[in-house]
Amino acid sequence: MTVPKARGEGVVMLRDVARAAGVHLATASRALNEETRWMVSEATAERVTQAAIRLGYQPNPIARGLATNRSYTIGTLVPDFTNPLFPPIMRGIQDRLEAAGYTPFIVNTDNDPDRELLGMRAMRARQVDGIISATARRDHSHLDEVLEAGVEVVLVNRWLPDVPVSSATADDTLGQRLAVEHLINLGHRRIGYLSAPLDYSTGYERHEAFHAAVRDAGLEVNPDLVMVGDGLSEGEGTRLSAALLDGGSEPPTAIAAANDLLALGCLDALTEREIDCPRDISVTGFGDMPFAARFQPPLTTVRIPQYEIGAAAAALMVERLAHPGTDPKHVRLEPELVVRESTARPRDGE
Amino acid sequence: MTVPKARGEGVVMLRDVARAAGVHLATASRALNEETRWMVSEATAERVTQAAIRLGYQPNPIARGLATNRSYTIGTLVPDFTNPLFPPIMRGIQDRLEAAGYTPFIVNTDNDPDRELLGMRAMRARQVDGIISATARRDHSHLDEVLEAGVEVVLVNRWLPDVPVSSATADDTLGQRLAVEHLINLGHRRIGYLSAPLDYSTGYERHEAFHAAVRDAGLEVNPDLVMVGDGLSEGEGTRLSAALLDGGSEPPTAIAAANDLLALGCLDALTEREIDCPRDISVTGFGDMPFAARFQPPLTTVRIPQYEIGAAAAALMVERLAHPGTDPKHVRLEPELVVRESTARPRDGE
DNA sequence: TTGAAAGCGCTAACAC
DNA sequence: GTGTTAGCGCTTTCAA
Repeated sequence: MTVPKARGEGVVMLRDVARAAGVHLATASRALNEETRWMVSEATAERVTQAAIRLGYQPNPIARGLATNRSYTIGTLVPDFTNPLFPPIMRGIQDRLEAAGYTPFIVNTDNDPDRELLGMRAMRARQVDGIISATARRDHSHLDEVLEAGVEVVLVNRWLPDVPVSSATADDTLGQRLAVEHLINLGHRRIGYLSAPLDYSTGYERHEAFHAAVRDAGLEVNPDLVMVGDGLSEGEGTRLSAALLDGGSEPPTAIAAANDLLALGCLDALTEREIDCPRDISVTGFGDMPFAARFQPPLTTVRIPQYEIGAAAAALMVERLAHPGTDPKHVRLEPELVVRESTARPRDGE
Repeated sequence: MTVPKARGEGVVMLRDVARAAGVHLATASRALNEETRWMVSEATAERVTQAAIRLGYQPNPIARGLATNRSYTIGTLVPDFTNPLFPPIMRGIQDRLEAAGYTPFIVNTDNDPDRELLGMRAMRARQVDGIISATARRDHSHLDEVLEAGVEVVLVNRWLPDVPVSSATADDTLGQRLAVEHLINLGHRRIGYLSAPLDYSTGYERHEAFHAAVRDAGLEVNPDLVMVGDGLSEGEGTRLSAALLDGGSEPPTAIAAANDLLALGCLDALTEREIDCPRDISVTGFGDMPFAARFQPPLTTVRIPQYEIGAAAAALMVERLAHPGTDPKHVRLEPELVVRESTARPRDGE
């Protein structure tokens, strides 16, 4: 073990505050702690508080955590914070958590189930009080492990129907329906779909919603025009689009993507083939990532309230920590269609 | 205080490992700890290790931290992780730190000096072993406070000439020079500049580099064409560009921006005025943010190795923690000009 | 080489 | 109301 930082070098501890206020250490602790303040007389409480402020006392959460078996830390698992959809969510989480005295602990999982498991374990090792995860898959073995250990879990952006944990998500069904109906209203009849992995609740739900929306319009889904991806990158979008366009069947007049990045990749595939968007093929994204309005063409997409989703997830966590054992809640926030220039009426009208 | 999580419910502790291996708690501790393993006989060490693995022992870093006065946690201050330049840096930091057994603790400061100070304090309260900051301003009162407290600090992306802390940055001087020389080589003579706040080392350095590069080419800088911003947003870029374009003096044929976001804002200002980029005015950015190639027009900019900068900063931190008191080091990574379509020869050639 | 025992800074029964 | 006294799970002297 390397030399620990010099101890007590001017760092004021509870002991110092107690001494300054002329009370016992324990009394000082009670006076300073919101939830035990009532045990102490007004006067002493005030005296201790003043002393604490005067000395610039900063409680040591490590010691407190050891004593209370709580860390006031919330692990946050994010699949990839390089995906522009996530930073706003993280902001929401952080702001709301900090307001409640918790600190988030952000870990990137790279969308890799192994790293995810490692991340979860690392968090447990760090004694997090809860885990907010944006990485849930429909196969949730990791989650179960953590849940069994009694760690509070809240899902953000994703959700799992058969697991009793709270979640904050956008209404993906409505969102995807909005996009498809927009396309149908423009006159499109042959609509392709670029799906996110069905393993993600978001991917699954949007996929179902696409089918439902098409059918509800009295149309049929052509299975050759539906491609399911392995991930959510631009590259994946390009790959899927290539498969769709070069598949031999008559090309669609519009393509709905389950995610903006997929849509961006699709745009690339179209450009490569000199297919004009939106003249030849319309494209919709999902998410309304930052800068979506600046792409060529500006992307028609479904806006989801990212910051709010993060904040809601954090709120759920804080609530559950305060009242453990209550029933899980599912917050669903409403998405909104943002029409820009990647969609238009089909060329040979209807 | 709400009910702490049930204690010891099946959680294996050092005590259990010791018992299983038939040794004293202290011996088990020594056997499991890399740096004290030598004090223990081969055989016991092995026995303890096996027991630990068999029982699935996970040390409790909280307790360890309390005893060693170390947290194995590194605070990471980021001005705004919604700015697409930062996520890759954070990835670099996280990956490198984790490899060394540390965990980053990311906090967003919103570029607000007050939140910055709060963040620093929160980190100290959490007993971080060090702070990696991407928020340094040339006025660095906060930093001093932390430094005095003996916390290791490493600067990332920014640096401070007069403060003895290590840093990992891009060579901003070279980068900005690359962009300006590119413009000059295209034939531009009237070049405007959108500067980042001079309070940021990056802003200051690029600003100086712009002037030097123009002068070295035998040209003169027109002060009316240099605008210094208050921040790094698109809105700020639009505002500065408006001031520059509507300022009354003859407009430039090219504008160099100290940052991609500023450049994006500039593009908006041009569009509003129906000035074509690059036909009428060329624009360069700085940073090569993700998706920079997708904007209208694709942005000519200076690529900085973001991930590597983050990783380098983390490496510096790990090194300093292992060998405190060594001299600070400054790692400067080389940027690269990426020519895309926002720059062209000036219209009325030279 | 190992065991015993004293803390790290704080909270929480339990007395007074 | 406030003081006493045990710990929380681990590391680290000090002895043996």
